[in-house]
Amino acid sequence: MSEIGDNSGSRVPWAVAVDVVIFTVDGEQLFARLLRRGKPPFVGQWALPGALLGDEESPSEGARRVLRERLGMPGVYLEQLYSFGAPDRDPRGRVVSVAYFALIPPSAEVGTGEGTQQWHDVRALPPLAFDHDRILALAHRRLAAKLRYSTIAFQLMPERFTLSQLQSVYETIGGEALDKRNFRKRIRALDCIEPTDELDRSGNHRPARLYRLKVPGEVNMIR
Amino acid sequence: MSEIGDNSGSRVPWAVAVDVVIFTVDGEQLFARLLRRGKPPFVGQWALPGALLGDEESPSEGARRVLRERLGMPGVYLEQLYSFGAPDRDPRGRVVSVAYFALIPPSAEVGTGEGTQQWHDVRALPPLAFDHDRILALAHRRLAAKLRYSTIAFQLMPERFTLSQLQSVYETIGGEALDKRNFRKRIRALDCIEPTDELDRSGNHRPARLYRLKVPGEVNMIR
DNA sequence: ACAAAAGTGTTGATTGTACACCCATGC
DNA sequence: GCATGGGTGTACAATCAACACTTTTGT
Repeated sequence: MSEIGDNSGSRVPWAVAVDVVIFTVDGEQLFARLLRRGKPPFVGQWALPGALLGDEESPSEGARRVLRERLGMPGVYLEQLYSFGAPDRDPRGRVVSVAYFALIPPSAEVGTGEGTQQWHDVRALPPLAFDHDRILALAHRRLAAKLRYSTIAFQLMPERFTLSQLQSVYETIGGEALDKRNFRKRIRALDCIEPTDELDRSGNHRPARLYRLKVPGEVNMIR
Repeated sequence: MSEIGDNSGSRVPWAVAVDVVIFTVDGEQLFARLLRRGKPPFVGQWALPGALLGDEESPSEGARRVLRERLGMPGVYLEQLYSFGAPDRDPRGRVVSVAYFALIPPSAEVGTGEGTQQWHDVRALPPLAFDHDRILALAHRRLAAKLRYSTIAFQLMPERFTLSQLQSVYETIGGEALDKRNFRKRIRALDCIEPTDELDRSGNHRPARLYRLKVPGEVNMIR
């Protein structure tokens, strides 16, 4: 029967980390934010932004801190993904990582991290440090799955957006083309966006109506 | 920029635990396995079975160990649920817990743990130690949600079962009555069970056909 | 006038839901 | 023969999927 006393025999220093998969969509591409490592191990390799948890910090607070420190954007959509704790996942010692994923809108101007951070197209990722490739792949699967039964995609939109932009986000993440009329019918049925009186007049064609969320920040489960 | 070196300032001893919500269904009730605590804190209160992770143990291995040590049943359905790490969740120190949930079939004869363990109807739970009430509530929600889009319910069935028993499991977890004919149609469409040539002859009525899983242990996502 | 994307409804297929009676057994 | 749960099909409603043309702008 294990109790907390039993672990006093542990001579391994334990640490708990958070790693955050930060997604954004731009053009027809889904991007994840990666950080080039400056210290061993995995020097020079790309990794997810992360941090060790502070003594008085919950995992979600740690993830928010990563968003604040790395992007200057604490107030975005954030969701716990999965925890990774294989004994050999960090060569420096025993680190259990609670992984999160975050969604940020495309227009957001984001801190550069002195050029050590970059957006990477998730279809062409470099090799990643630690088990971060598995974490990112899981986040990608979860994001694609949640498109089908939640309104999470709106978290990737700017404040005002056209229905074509929204459809493009769905198509980019889901990886398949959607029918324009059926898509608009579906979105209308969700009843969570409303037209503004503004139009998007970029492009050599008929201007597009701009919409906005009725309740910013809300994510609904469908059905 | 937090790196692993930064945490060397931590004067708090960290530990990582697993807690396992173990469900079974019997009769018309959903039960969770609880353990009466013999040591402080929360002496005498009920808690989820759990353990601190060993130095060479992954979280899932730790959860399997809990199943083996507490129930003598390592080979059941097990899924990571969520991680809980509020700084004050354990009064003894900093413990981050990776929660799992497990499903066991009803006929399974399970170790008693010297009478300190008991099945509890989830609709009438005692107060639980730590944040275990939140963990259990989340596990319950997740289980109910997964009924709708996976074949996870079969993990709660004995090797041979009748369609009425299966329907009763769905009704018990989902909390609502289902139409018998529509239920059978749905299950047949899943194409993952097959009739045996045996009948269940208990009860003063027409015997019921016994079915079994086509691929034992497999859990499919629907759609 | 032409190119380019915006915008808009209808039809048929599929899926889900409601619903009632006969069957085989034990007592 | 009666009580008990086992077992089966059909009709309607709702949802989903396929599909083409007109509109408005910039050049």
